[in-house]
Amino acid sequence: MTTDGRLARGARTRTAILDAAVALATEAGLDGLSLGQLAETLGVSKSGLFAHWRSKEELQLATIERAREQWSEQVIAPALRVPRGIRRLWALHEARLDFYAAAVLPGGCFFGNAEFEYNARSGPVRDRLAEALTEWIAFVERLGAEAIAAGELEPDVDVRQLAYEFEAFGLNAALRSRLLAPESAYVFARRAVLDRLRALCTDPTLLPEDSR
Amino acid sequence: MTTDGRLARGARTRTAILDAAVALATEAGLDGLSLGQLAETLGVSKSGLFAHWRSKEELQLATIERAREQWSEQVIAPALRVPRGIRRLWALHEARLDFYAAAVLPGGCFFGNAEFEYNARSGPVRDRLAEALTEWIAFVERLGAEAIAAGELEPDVDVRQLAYEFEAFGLNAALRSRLLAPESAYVFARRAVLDRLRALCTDPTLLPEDSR
DNA sequence: ACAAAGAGCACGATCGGTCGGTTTGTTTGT
DNA sequence: ACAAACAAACCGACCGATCGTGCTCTTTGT
Repeated sequence: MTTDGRLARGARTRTAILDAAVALATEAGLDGLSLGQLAETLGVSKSGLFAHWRSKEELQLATIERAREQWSEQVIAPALRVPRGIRRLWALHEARLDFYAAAVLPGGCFFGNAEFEYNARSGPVRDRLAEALTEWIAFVERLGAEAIAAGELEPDVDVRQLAYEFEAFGLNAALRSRLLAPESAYVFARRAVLDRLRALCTDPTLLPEDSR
Repeated sequence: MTTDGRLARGARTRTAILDAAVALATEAGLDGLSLGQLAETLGVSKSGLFAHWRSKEELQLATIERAREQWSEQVIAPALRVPRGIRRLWALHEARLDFYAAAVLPGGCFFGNAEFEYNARSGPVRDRLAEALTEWIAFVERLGAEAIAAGELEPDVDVRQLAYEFEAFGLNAALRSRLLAPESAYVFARRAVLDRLRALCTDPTLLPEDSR
């Protein structure tokens, strides 16, 4: 740190900029993200941002990649530390809700917000978001297939349908976290997934109690 | 109509303006709605809009009310023509998906988009959106209670939880209608609700086949 | 004649983006 | 070892476009 409190030279890296961009875009939207506000937050001039990215669109794409990294570290990684099967599926959903509940990003879900924004549009940003969503669904689907292979999920379960339903619950929790009564969105999302897993699994003792 | 193709005087009513506002806001967002674009679409000068509403915020609130009217006419009313019980619940969900699929509003769901936009904000618009969402959830909950009273739904079903889950499926279908593979979002939403109703109802013959 | 609806224009603010110049850290030549 | 050379990082000022909004004047229906 320098004496004036600003970041020292070199510490003002692309990653630091993108972390701030993710936070701002989560609240204001990926398009509503203001380069002026972002620069001001970082204590950097607006034109300085254009030294790293040639246009706002390039910065948006880089912001998406950074948000994916955060998602991998804070949602996917904790779930992968749990043995594969039903419990990993549940851990993934729990990590997701915890990620939303964390006060770091009070605006809900970066990807949910961005996907809503770009649902009816076209261009590279929309394509990247659609690609990320498809990959995410496929990942959850794979965890479901692993649970079947482990004999913890009924073999006739449609894992793609299951992944879609989990996604719906997670998205709804992120979206309505502020609009519905506080926390109730998370409680409903927990119960919905837990009920669904309990109905489809071969050994209910692998799942936690429904106490919450 | 006048000879230049514009709307005749008096036909340029508040309702006509608000219908256009709903359509534009569904695509661009309630905040991204441009008064200039709206005026141009209607063949009206921008300042003419301020004869009806004193500010953009007032117009946004009026737009929300108009969207609620459309929702009542095109989603709620068709369901209420079906006898109360399981079939009405299913009819409501089908009418909702049909409403999304209609090409009139290709931008997805007006309310879903607006709720996403205002999830992390405050003010009268946010409050009105939250109120509308609460009322909607309560309405679906009431249909569930009616189905229990009619003996068509298991009496121990948590109708509030059920309403929440249906909302999650509907929202996800609206959001991802363009991002996921075409139509697949609707197919998943249909199956999810149908499976859920089939598991909880007392007489499965009341529900349609799972052929689709 | 009168009131409402609308047109036209101008305003301040903010947006993404550009340009020229300055600072800084690293590399290279000797 | 030391300074010249270079490229990346960064700043302040500025541009054109668009935004919401207020003002004045004209048109129109009753």
